[in-house]
Amino acid sequence: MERLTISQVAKRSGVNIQTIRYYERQGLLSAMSRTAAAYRIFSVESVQRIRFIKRAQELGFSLKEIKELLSLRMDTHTTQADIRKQAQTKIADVERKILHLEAIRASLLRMAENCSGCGSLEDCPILESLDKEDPE
Amino acid sequence: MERLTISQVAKRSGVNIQTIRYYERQGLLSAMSRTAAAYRIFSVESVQRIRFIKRAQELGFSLKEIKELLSLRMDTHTTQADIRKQAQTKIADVERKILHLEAIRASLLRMAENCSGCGSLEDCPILESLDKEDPE
DNA sequence: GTAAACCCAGTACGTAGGTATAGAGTCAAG
DNA sequence: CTTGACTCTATACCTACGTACTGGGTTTAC
Repeated sequence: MERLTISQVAKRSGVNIQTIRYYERQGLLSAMSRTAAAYRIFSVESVQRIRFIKRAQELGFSLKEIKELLSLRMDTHTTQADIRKQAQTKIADVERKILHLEAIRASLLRMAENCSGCGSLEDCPILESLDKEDPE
Repeated sequence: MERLTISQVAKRSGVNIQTIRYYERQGLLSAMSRTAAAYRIFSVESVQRIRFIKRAQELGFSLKEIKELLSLRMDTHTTQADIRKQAQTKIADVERKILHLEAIRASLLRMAENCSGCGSLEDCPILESLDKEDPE
């Protein structure tokens, strides 16, 4: 079994040493053991685990959610359906954010369309919209 | 000219007193003057200004951008075209975020589709995807 | 045997947008 | 004249995700 120091894990996984210690504090990762001088010893699985964390982050999962995902993975009672449920929750989450941004985009477009680019600032339809009670 | 205390402004604009002071520190707002005891005195325009800030925030502008917008508004050299440009920059910004979220959504959907909900966790296509080099 | 390179824990700093608290001063009513 | 409501500044705290620094101990290479 290959034993890695923290800097070896950092290099292999492409993250900062401090980040590894941070993940450990957050309960996302743990060292296999410690040397007499309290140096962390990691297994190669830790590298894989950090990559998992990074990829889940790219898909919009927070560290808290990733921790949940990782403990689901470790739990022998977890089924594929449980994992899929997490993914579907995240999909719904992302879709809500998209809808929100699309509403914002529509408001901004409406405002920009009304603006000729000419005329005084007192008549600027964009600033007027922002002054109004309801910008929607 | 109506003179308002900070708590009156807070009540009328619906924000916290601390928030008003925070906006002042950030240069988004300023009191008309101060009493001998250094109490802030605001004009009713401040209430309108806070509402402007809040509505611009709802449209995705950061406080920094709103500050920029407010100083554009005060600048006699600013044209409607300048304001429209800010709006268009924000539209592009929002559209970039939407595209990003849509890519995430597509990845998650692809992963969830491959998951029957049955089978052991070792074969879970979602976890496998997250283990793989490239989740896209 | 010593200097470089590594490791540790704890803490501070950074963003963004606030909220809360402490300790002090002020103002109005009874 | 005192009580309660208000204000002030300064500082700390919060989330989320790290990054950097301090001051110390350890290991490795020459």
